[in-house]
Amino acid sequence: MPELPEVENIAAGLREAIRGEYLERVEVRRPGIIQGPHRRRWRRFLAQVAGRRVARVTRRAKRLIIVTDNRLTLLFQLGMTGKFLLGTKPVEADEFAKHTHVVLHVGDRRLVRFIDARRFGRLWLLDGLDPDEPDEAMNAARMGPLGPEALAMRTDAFRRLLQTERSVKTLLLDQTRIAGLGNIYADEALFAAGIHPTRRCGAISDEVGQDLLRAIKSVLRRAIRAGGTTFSDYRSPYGDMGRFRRRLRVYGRQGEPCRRCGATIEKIVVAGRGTHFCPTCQPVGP
DNA sequence: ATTTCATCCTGGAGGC
DNA sequence: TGCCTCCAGGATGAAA
Repeated sequence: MPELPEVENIAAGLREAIRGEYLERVEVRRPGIIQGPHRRRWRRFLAQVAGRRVARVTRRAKRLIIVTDNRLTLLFQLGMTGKFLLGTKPVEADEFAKHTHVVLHVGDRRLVRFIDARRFGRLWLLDGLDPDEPDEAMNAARMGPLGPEALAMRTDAFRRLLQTERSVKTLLLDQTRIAGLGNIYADEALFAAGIHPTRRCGAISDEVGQDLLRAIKSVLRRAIRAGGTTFSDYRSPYGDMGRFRRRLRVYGRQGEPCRRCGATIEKIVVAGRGTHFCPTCQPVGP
């Protein structure tokens, strides 16, 4: 599932590949994924995009943002299985054809394909987006409000976030409070900080809370450096798998021994999500 | 206001 | 082998 490190990696790959290039045409094969104020006028919007250069490729939370030189924006939410693939072959030539919902036709006959088997992904068409302050345009388009970027979260702000009785895992997945974590990195960060996922936020001491914030940033940075985590679907725009999977300590390891203490990793449901933890390294109590 | 829960969607896994 | 059921989960909007 594309979380912050995967989208960061996608943004870096696409930036390298298409920044400064002409977007000759944006082909939408499944208009149903289009959202935003231009939803009903998407053809007209994309006609304004055609022939412009890609000025910027960036990321906010788990959203990928492509801005043209006339300040029109394609904003992708990747959902569960959304990915981008660079190539030159015709779309129909491979097994992803039926799940290719958008194709960016770049100069030199190159293609950037947005592929999403499970179809939770969405494309927002926005105008007036300032790449340095993207939230304003997102709010204007009535997208859900986002909390601060996890990697930019300040210690005092995080301390205030923990003033609630929700379970800590629920908080970490709440994009309106802290943006970028998904199921994999929430579980990994809680393991690294030694906190049980059902722990009430308010029961976490300041000191342990700061450990948690450090763990969040550390696991995200290490995952970015490893090119993200490929559990099943994720690939970089060049088709590469993420290398962080073999570094996972708890996610997907239920029934296997903890790499720190040897206890058996357990899996429960928290906030409606599969949740993995070590019962010894992450005790329930204070 | 805050928090939980069903919903969307399809490929893959597991049961019989 | 084949058919059926269930599960994964990010974000959203309704419900509690």
